[in-house]
Amino acid sequence: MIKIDNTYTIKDVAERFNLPISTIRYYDKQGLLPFVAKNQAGYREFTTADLHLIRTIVCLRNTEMPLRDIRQYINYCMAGPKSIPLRKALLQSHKSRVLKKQAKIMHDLQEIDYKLDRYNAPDAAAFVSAELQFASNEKRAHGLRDTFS
Amino acid sequence: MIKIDNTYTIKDVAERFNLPISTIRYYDKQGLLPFVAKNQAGYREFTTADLHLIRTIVCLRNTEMPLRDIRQYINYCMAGPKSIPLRKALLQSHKSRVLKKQAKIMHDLQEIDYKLDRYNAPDAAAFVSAELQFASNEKRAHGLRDTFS
DNA sequence: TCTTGCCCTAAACTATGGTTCAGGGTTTAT
DNA sequence: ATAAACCCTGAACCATAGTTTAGGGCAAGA
Repeated sequence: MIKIDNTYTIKDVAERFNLPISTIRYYDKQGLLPFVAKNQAGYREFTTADLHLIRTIVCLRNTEMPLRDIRQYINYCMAGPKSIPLRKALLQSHKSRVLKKQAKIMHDLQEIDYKLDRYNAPDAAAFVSAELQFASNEKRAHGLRDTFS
Repeated sequence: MIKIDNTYTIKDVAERFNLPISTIRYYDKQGLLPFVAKNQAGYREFTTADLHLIRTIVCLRNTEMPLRDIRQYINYCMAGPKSIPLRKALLQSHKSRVLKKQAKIMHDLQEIDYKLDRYNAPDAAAFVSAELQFASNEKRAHGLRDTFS
């Protein structure tokens, strides 16, 4: 008899998704894996459908969705097709948040790039020294301890 | 006598950068603000140069640099022009990490988009139902409790 | 002067997302 | 049949990044 598809141990899953076993247990405890069944020995036994759901969880996690929201999403998935509008809303708002954050990060990264450019300029040392000197003077001009120098 | 430039209270700084005062105090305690001087009363008194540095800190923080690394960077800034190579290295490697992470997030976001597309398809409900049915069958095929349904 | 608003510190508390450990059963290969 | 390799739970522990609270001093306007 040929086994078309198997079940997977927690170790298999950990390796497949490159997650620590402890994280999988933790996710289960947090209610992210309500679909995982246990065998007679009390061992978690993962099916291929489980793997698909875990892939989704990992994907959401990689995009920094909070575990609370992932749990919510999974609960929607368990609830059948009537939850499709809720799933869409959840994923959409997540996507928007992610894109907004990406944009903000790109913006702040530009400022960092600007600093890098300055450090790469031939007169970088002089510029940096002048800044430091200015900061120093400013402190003394205000009767403050000169924390620069 | 005309005051060309002023100093700023912690509240001023908090408002300018839209940070809670408690966070500024926390950053100071974590060694991110070694440049901030205190007046006779023990109050922090911020200069314009301080504000520039804080802007940089906020920028690094917005791009998720760990406080530990920001402290390092600020310490380099206090150390004068000889630390320019170190500053460059730190900012460069930070930038690379950020870009790499951005790329990964965009990739995972595509998977989420794929899910959204499916939910938006006319046959979404049927598809979702079929998936659930499959998952159900799979559980029973392996003699596991049917966690779906 | 005295009240209101602002400032300070230290220490405790919170949230999030895990990891590690102790103690104990199961399965597999030899 | 026994050791090595796995699996389990619960509870403690950890890191990161703050926030809150308690207790007290300083400053500015009425």
